[in-house]
Amino acid sequence: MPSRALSFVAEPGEIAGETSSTLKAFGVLEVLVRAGRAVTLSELMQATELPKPTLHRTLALFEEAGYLAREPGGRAYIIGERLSHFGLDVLRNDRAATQRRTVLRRVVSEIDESCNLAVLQRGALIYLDRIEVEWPLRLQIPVGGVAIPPHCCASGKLLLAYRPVAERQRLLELMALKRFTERTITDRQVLASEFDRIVTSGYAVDNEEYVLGVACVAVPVRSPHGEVIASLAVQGATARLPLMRAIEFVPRLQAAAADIGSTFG
Amino acid sequence: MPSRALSFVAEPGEIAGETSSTLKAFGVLEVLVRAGRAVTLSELMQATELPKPTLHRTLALFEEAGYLAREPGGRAYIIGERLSHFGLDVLRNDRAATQRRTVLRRVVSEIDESCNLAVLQRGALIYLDRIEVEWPLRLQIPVGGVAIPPHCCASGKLLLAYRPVAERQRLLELMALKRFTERTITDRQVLASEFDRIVTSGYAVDNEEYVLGVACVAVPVRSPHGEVIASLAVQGATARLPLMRAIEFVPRLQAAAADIGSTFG
DNA sequence: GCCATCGTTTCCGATAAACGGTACGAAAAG
DNA sequence: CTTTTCGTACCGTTTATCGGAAACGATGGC
Repeated sequence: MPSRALSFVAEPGEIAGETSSTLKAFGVLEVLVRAGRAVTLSELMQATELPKPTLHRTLALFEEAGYLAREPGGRAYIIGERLSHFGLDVLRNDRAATQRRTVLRRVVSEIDESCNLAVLQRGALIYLDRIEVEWPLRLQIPVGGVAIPPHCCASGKLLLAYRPVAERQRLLELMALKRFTERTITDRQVLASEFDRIVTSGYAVDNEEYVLGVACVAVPVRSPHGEVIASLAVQGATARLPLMRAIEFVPRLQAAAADIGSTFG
Repeated sequence: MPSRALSFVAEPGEIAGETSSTLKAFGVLEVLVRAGRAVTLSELMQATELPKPTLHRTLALFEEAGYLAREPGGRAYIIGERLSHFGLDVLRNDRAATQRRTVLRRVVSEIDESCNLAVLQRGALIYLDRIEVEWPLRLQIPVGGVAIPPHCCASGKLLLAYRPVAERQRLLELMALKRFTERTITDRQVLASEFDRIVTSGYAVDNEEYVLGVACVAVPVRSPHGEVIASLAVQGATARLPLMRAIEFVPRLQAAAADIGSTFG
């Protein structure tokens, strides 16, 4: 076996040299999470330089607690539900989150419409933050949990559109495409070309596809490395915010998205 | 002082009752991260029920390592840069889980009942993913970790039934067939014939065998090699989802199970 | 069917880490 | 200024963690 180099190894002795068992365990999680795929025990042995029984005990502990899980039909470890939730809470509440919130507030005050910042987690659209303008007519969405099916809102379509083509295609085949209004896109062909249009134009729109009378425009938020990790969107009642007017906000949204993107990483 | 209620407390004994120091420490982080603001030592004492010196040591450890930091000009703890980075990596990593979750979401939206994906690990049933529909009456299952005894739920019985006969037999003899309701199967003979019926029919049911008023139907998820690696199940209160109605969902569950299975390999 | 690799589990003594009552200085409240 | 609350430090005790070695089972390649 050619002993393929692992891309997610830690510094030599960085984890094994740690005196505290808790920090050692956390180091294991960091390595696993950086990997970006299911990781086996022996890979983690290489990457962390920890002895086999220690590693096995640590992983079993996290698995038992729900932070980690196993790839079905295999032995490799993947991120569990509890760790996913934890990661999301971190992003919502870390110091950079307050910077993002400041930027978001600024955009809202500039354009005087509700804005939100969303990410795609496990194929679902989830809000990192949202700021509502004080209008009598507004969308009520519970803060926190799962928000809106991705195929019928600007943020969801945008975040899907910027995924690697193969993955995007696969997800498109598997998605539900439930209809909410007469304008909801329920045809996979149409949605596929919508994705192309989004990548070409650099923004996505929701023309009353989820709720009649509500329009959205979303632009990508890129990390310093250039990958699209979030979506910044403006959303409002068409009576006040017709789609054409919303699209005029795109440049300002893009400027704000650049500011927000710089807070990641 | 009116001892303002803390919104981010853990369940009583959830953290303090944990035997592993690592999991205790992780529980502290979870509480802190959920808080959404700088948190003081004494607030964490309330929220976690841990003794003061223990907490102080744990927090100092994380601060030293860069996972936590102090509020500028104060003593309260906030999320450190290293933890922020960790959170972002968790979010980035979800590629594997996305497709499964997308399919699961699709089933839930089609049949409008709660569904879950489970595997059998060391004879225990573990949920990989769950999506609950927004009904007032629903089952509360702790996130992650060991869930339900396999002998009294559809997924557990199904996954046992599809094991090689020798192993199935061995597990059957080892299991403690604890009774939960009057319908729980506690006789090994009966359970063995139940296994046969499951393999013959291709699906398993739970007719209020774990909780009165809750029924389940489960179908196998097969890898491209044909082995049963997971179980896809629908579950709901019998008032809304009588067993007969649940069984009608079997074909749709099987179609979704095929999609999920195709995501391996 | 054979062999190599990988994952899981056991044992156990030594070591070190976690524990938490107690106490003291610092800060805030009154 | 007094009093209370809070954060930090100490330290003897205890207990979990560590990890080498090795065996076993499962897996996959050939």
